[in-house]
Amino acid sequence: MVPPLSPARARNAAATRAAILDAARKRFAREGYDQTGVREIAADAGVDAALISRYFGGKEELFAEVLSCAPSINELLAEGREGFGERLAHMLAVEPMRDDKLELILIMLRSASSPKTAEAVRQHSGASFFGPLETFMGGENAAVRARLLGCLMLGATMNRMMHEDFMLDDEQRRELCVELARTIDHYVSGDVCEG
Amino acid sequence: MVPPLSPARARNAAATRAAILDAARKRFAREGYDQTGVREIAADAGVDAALISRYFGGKEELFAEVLSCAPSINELLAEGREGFGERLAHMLAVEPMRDDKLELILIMLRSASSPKTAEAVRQHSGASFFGPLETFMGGENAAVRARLLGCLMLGATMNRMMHEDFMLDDEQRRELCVELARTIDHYVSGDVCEG
DNA sequence: GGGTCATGTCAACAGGTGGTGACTTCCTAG
DNA sequence: CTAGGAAGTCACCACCTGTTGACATGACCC
Repeated sequence: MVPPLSPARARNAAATRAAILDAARKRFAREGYDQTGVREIAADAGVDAALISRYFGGKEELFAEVLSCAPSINELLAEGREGFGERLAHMLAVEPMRDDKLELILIMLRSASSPKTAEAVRQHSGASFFGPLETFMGGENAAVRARLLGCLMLGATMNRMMHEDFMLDDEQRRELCVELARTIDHYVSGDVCEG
Repeated sequence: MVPPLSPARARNAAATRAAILDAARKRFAREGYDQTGVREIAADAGVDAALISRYFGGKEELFAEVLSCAPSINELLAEGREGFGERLAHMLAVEPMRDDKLELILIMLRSASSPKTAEAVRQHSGASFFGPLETFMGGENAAVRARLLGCLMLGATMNRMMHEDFMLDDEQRRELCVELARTIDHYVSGDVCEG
């Protein structure tokens, strides 16, 4: 009489896999690898936990696949260099933290210390974070400047994970944003203050 | 005939507590809260795991006490402002990572995502990291500049946890160090490039 | 020397984890 | 219509973790 409980996805393996992947990505970004249980992921995806092992081989392989198809930071860089520092600084320091925009960074930060994921995070941070960043930078010493910007982004996000408001009032956070934007643009442009 | 196996600390409650605390601090800095088991801590300290619950109430309380008596970053700041940027940048970017010098930062970074420790880390990062940093900064906007420097320190350390060598060669790492030192000094002094 | 309490040891428990295999259900090809 | 296989469900296992209580042992005071 009642329709089957969740007929939204009726016996479609591809869709189920995608749903698991999607749920896992969000969970891993919000809670990190250790804090996320396969039963929670499965519940979010509306499937049975056993399917995770069946479809991906296990939690660890699922994480690796999440990293593989997680968005790189390209969309952050897509808007080009005009006002880049200000935009990025604003996102890092004053906009409410959004899981989706910082997803890759959050996944890396929250799972970097778990031995089972450390290696995957290490490799992926090179390929999907510093790599695109370096390309975006361009010019002389792009690699070095990409690391500098990377430090700032990771540090700001980490900081923000602990204190959403940086323990600052609005006015101070605006000042922080301004100076952050300056440093970012400085790194991107490759200028130096003196000489 | 054989002397008792580890007579180094013969039924001394205070010394045992201290040994546990010491072992826990190192473990938490190297592995983080989740990855550290009470049995490992106890083994390092040469005691039985049950004593952790007996002496501290539990793993969680042990972590809180570790934070309480962990070194603040004052010793990093103790050498004064002369050449501060260069010293700090060198430590962050080129010196081999030393657990002891960065202990507080590592504990915070590696345990920030564990729900049981997040609150303690949050509070302690304010009191023992940004607080001293702000005091050290001094002058106008000390709070804001302390956050900027904090971002750089946390980001660089996080980065380094993933890639000890920043994925850079020696020459590049020297350049990174130079620019890092410049930014640090810039934040500490409160100067701005233009205007 | 004997009693007493702090100190340390040990084994076991309860909770939670990821993983596995047998079973059911549904779709579809022939 | 039916056989077969894919998709999903369920119960269970083995493992690990922090914690607890009962027990042994040492030191110290009378």
